[in-house]
Amino acid sequence: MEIDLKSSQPIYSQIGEQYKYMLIQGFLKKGDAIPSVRKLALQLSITPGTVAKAYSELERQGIIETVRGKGTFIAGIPKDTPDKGEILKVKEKLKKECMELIYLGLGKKEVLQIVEEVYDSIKKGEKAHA
Amino acid sequence: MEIDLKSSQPIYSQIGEQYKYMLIQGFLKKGDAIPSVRKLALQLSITPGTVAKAYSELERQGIIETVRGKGTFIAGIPKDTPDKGEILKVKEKLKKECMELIYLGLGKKEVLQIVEEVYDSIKKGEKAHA
Amino acid sequence: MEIDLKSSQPIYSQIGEQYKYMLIQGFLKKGDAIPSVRKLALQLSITPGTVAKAYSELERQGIIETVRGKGTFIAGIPKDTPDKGEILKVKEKLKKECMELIYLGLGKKEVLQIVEEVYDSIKKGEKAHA
Amino acid sequence: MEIDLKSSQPIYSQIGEQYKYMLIQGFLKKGDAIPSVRKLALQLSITPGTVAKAYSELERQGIIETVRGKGTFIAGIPKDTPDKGEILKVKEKLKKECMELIYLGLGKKEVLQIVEEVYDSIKKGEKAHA
DNA sequence: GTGGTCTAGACCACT
DNA sequence: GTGGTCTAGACCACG
Repeated sequence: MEIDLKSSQPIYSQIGEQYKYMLIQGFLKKGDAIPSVRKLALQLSITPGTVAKAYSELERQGIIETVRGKGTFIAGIPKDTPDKGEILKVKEKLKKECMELIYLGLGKKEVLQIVEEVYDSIKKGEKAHA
Repeated sequence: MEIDLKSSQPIYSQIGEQYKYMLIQGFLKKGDAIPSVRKLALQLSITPGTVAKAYSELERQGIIETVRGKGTFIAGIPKDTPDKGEILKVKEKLKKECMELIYLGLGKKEVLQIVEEVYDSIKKGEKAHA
Repeated sequence: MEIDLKSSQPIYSQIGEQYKYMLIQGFLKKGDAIPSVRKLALQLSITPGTVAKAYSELERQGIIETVRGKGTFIAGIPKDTPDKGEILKVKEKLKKECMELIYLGLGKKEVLQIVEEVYDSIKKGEKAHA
Repeated sequence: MEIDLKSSQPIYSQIGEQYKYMLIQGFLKKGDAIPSVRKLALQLSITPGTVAKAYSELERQGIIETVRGKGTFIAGIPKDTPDKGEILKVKEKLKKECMELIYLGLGKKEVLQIVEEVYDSIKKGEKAHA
């Protein structure tokens, strides 16, 4: 796992994103153990508190589960409800990114092509691990 | 202009975005005057410092120009050649939104369709004013 | 506000509960400002971090809203969806308390009477402030 | 006996609760033998230390008795006179659940009805075994 | 060993 | 002034 200390994005949020990424790519699957708070903190050279914050956030989201005294485990992708509210929020963010691209002089075709590239880059590693 | 005080996005950044939006939609064009710092601050019920920060940011990006004693004016869309570095940054952000959508259980077609919807929703108002 | 440092219940959780209590009692209502993180920390003689944790938890629950640089405000009781899942969770907890009471030798009437007492004690202060 | 490793409630406490439940339901009565520490640990796939902790806790409460060389037995429900201090503790917990329910938009009648449901669900199985 | 909580400080961006 | 994040330590309950 790699984090960017210089990024404006909080470290704990970067950690959460990395785990989500590994999940949808198939590197991790339900039941897998993830490093303990202290181990990951050591590995990333950050304080355990920051890792703990990341983990508790992921647990709140139902992505991981902690077993007291044992460790932390992947709980799986909670795809129960394709939440429309959540999709709306993402749409709002996408709107800003699209505006940015339009602003940079790109047309519809180019925008869609870029999104396709991005999508494929995410799914790229999936087949090898699913 | 409307801003959301509760949003996690800084107010000064919201202001900048609104101007960019009005620009690509054709509501504003090169040479148009925009409200003074104090006027806009009054109108939005925020402190002038915040508006000043937004304006100086926009000026730094070459989007507006201040003429001492005259006011502030739109300088136009600066870049004609799509900046590859900028596009890369946007791609990174898009990656996160896409992951979010995949995580919500959406496939490639659905993701692309959503982006198309978003794109069209931006361009919808444009023709009437361009 | 009073907290019990000796309680096994985390301080941040006690703070959250106190605010919920003040909300349903009518002592606080939508839009009211609540003390800043530092002020409350000073008042309770605890570290700001603990108050911050309590506040961020409350914000996640939609009970308060923070306005950057301004402070934190009550967002109101989110009674949009009387969530059945939530009610089920509470039922599970109630079951344990009821078992405890049965174990202490109480019958149905007595249990219901106790719950009624408790309910009334909560609602007691409400009329004066609603 | 079933325990939930992921629950935030300690395992040893879950075990104690299960025995209390079986007691008030009539599944177990004074003099009945209960599994040895090692057997129960094996059956639940947990470490014997945890079961030992649960048993010593139950013994402290006068609910079970260990006879050296013979095994462990139910000592019966110890208290015939409702302990007022204990009831007060439970009331505090009930207060929290009630607040939760009020917060979810429920009124007095609904709260009492829920408690009645819960009470009946506990007593339901009792008659068949008492 | 594990995670959860708390302290006491610091720096930062925003208003 | 505000809240958000992070560090570097500590103690605790649990298994």
